[in-house]
Amino acid sequence: MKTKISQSELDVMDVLWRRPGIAASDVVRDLSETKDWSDRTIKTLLARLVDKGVLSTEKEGRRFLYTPIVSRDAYAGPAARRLAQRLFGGRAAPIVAHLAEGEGLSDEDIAELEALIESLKS
Amino acid sequence: MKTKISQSELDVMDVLWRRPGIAASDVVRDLSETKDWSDRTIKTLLARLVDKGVLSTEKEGRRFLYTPIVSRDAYAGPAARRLAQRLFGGRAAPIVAHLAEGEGLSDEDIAELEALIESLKS
DNA sequence: TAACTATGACTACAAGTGTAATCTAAGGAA
DNA sequence: TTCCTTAGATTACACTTGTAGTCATAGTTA
Repeated sequence: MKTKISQSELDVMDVLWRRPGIAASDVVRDLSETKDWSDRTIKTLLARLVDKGVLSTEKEGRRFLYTPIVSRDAYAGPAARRLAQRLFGGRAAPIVAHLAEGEGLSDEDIAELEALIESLKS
Repeated sequence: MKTKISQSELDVMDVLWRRPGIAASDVVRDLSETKDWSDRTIKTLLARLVDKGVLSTEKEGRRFLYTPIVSRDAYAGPAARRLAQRLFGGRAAPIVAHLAEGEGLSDEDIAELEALIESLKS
């Protein structure tokens, strides 16, 4: 699965990963909170994602409902690994160190990490 | 520092972060191990990186020696944060979980992480 | 029913990227 | 000195990405 999802497209995917099966207008509404994009722009991004085969559509009356075919995890895993590989030779610690800089991690996140490390040691 | 470094360019930067101050032909030799790129391609990438202001050049006789101006850490920090933000809402644990999948982390890396977590708790 | 609006389809267009080829000048070989 | 090689400079070109505009159509409203 060599599908490239661009930065902007990823913002759209993010919405649909959180709320699968919504219509274009809902995506537009959702993204208007954070992005200053025209609705056309978002329609274009949706079309490209369908084109790339990472979104499926289901017709509901006059409009389409969009649902991710590629799960967030399926995409995120390789993406995280690629980044780690390119930037730090695959090591995880430097990444966490960077994320931790300047109050970067919540107590909850730290606790979660601790539990994860514990389980990795066995 | 909003400098965008593309994927391919990052492969070139990786070489120069590991061996700063080498000539184009050395970069070509180094990259030929892993990439099937023409030397022209690599020259182009070097020129673009100089253009973007992330590489400095020093003339040595007929050729140039290339050295990163932007350090690996300076670039990697924001890049890691951006990825974490987009894919996991800024949380670090899921990233580590992904990297850990399938023997992804060395014992040394895990130990390093553990020490890091320990220091974060205080 | 005639105009209005929301949707999707198609088109646009400049900047960035991947991936080179060609041109030019300076040094080395014959 | 003349040609070959090597390194950088300039140019190329298709594809991707960011960011829309325009067109056609099916409901919606007056």
